[in-house]
Amino acid sequence: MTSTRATLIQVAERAGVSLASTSRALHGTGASKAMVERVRAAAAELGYSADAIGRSLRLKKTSQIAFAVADIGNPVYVEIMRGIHEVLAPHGYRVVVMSTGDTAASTTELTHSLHGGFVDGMIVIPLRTDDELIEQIGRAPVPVVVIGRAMSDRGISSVSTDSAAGIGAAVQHVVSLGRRRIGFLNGPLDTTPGSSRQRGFDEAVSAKDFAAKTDVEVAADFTVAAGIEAARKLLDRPHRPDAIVAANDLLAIGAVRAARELGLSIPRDVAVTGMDDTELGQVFLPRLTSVSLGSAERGRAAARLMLGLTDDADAPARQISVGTELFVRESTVDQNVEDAE
Amino acid sequence: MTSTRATLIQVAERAGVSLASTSRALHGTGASKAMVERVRAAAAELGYSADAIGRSLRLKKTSQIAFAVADIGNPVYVEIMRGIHEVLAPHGYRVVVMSTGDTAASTTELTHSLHGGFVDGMIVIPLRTDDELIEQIGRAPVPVVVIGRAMSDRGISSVSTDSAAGIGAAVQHVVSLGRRRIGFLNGPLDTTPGSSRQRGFDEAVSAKDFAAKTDVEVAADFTVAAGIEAARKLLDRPHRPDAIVAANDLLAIGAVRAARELGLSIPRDVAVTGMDDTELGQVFLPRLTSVSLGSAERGRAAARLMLGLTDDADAPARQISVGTELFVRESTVDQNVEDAE
DNA sequence: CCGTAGACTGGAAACGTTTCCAACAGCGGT
DNA sequence: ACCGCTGTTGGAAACGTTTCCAGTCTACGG
Repeated sequence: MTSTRATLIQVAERAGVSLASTSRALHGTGASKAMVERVRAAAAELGYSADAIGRSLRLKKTSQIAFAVADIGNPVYVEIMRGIHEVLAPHGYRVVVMSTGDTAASTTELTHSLHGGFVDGMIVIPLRTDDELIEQIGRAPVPVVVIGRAMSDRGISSVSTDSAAGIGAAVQHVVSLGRRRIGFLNGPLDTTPGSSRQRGFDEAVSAKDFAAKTDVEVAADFTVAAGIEAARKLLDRPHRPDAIVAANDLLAIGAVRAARELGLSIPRDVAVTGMDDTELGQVFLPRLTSVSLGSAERGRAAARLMLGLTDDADAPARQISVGTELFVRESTVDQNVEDAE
Repeated sequence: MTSTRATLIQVAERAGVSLASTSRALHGTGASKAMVERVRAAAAELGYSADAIGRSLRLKKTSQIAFAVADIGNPVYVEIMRGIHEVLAPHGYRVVVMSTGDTAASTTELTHSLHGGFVDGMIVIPLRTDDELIEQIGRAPVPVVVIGRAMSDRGISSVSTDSAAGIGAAVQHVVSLGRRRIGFLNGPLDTTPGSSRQRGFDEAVSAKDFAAKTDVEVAADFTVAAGIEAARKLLDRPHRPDAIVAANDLLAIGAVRAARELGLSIPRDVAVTGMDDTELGQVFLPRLTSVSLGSAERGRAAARLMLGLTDDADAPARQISVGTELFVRESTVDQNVEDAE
């Protein structure tokens, strides 16, 4: 095992030609037919394959892109990663997974480590952001694409989604179903998603013709457990909501659980909407009505943006916004007998 | 932006000392106090940080480990990756995500690409295996750890879990609940998990004192949709099962759905067990009784095995088996009112 | 038959780092 | 006063690749 790999020099010796010619022959440009054949044969005999490090050093190109995220376990991030990988792999890029940690400072530190030059670019989803991080991103030695919020003001490429509008769509949906007491179940307000979703809710309910009562509860984080706890409070209020709009699918599942605990029927007594349109929500019972933020598409868009930047480092920063889409399912409207049980 | 990074040579010039001393000073061994201070200052002024590629070339060490899997989106794999990352990151290793594709041949091809030398090792979960793949793994130029089935015969390090015993535990559990018509809902038999789980079921039901009737249905793949379809057939049989043991959580969810379609109550009419103990199953309604195969722990074990191999390439191959654990939840026993609705 | 364009080849440098080896200074002991 | 040892430094090689540049050879047109 662990046999030492053949080098280009060895191939050259074997073929009895110069190193330069060997490289050309394998690389494909400016070599005679005979030379190519000869070198190919020698390379095959030795089982040669080019060393990625040597090549990287010479070419100043690693063929690697970092994907940095707070917690690789989060289903949404996984979906995004899938999208990134899907676009990048065919272009010969490898994806390196990194963890940002959940503070702006640790993300800044990670960004600084890009100076190590082990990667040609980074796609990052900062959970929290501050000025220092933005500045650090601006002076990064390689292209950086931010997924999360639009970075238009700073000349940083970013992929965002209008989650505020998505919350609006969810609110409008339940209102159109005749619900008049709407509870908004959000996650921490000091996070990027938390703040923008709050804004979306506030905007939606401040519309002229908005006729429902509203209530807001903030969960400790974006998890099912926190969702259950916060939803209980929401459902305990004097004017119990007949619809809960949750800031993500996990919170929505928490809301469903809390409602069930109280013997409430979904969607009859309480309609529940989620956000992110995760597989989790799609297979849940009841299937979750959810606002898709196009996770895979955001990943793909970020990857395409990255490809543009690695091709031409001086290309202008671009901001892409991926559309949202509301998928209506059993948690807001009875579609069949399954949930009526 | 994209300013060109400072090199060690520039630091040396700035400090007015030799390249060798500069490297030593920063690296920490065999340099005088004065020298260290002087070089540190110069490095700080220039914002120097060592180039990973140059170092890799010299050290013949990339500080990268590949994690190769058929589909990065699968929740189980994600959990494993989390475990791997958790162990590897503190040791300075980066994790490179790769896709094996779902055939043995494409996995073989990926393994061959290790000759490119861009990683120090690979942790792989082959969906399907054949002799050629095993041989290729055996002659890989870097250590390989296989997660899936034990590779004892070939001197390949592996982390496995006794999923066969896990299925046995699930069967025993439902029997102990008094169920006497047990349906086994498996995935494709030509996959590694499919075959070993089938073996587990066969062994369990061939025990001397086994007193229940059994039935088997094989789903097209390990997904909810395939699970629904296969479970329908299972539930349509003359002797309808009063318990369904599924080969993973997604199939189990499919089984729950199919049962609900028929107006059956879970767990009263049909008890359902899953496998993998995913977060998905934990938050599902009803919460899924599931056999944990210790996904995160398998990842951690594989990573630790890898660390041992990168430290000493000639270390003997080891096989680790991670224990299984049955988590009993609402899908087999009524625990509270939630599911009785 | 000569000159030259064109096709091809080989030598050598370069990418950025670490480390072997030799050189040198200072110092204590004989 | 000399020897050798220790601690520190600098020169240079090496890791594996690509590519610039110069040189050689062939073939073709004049």
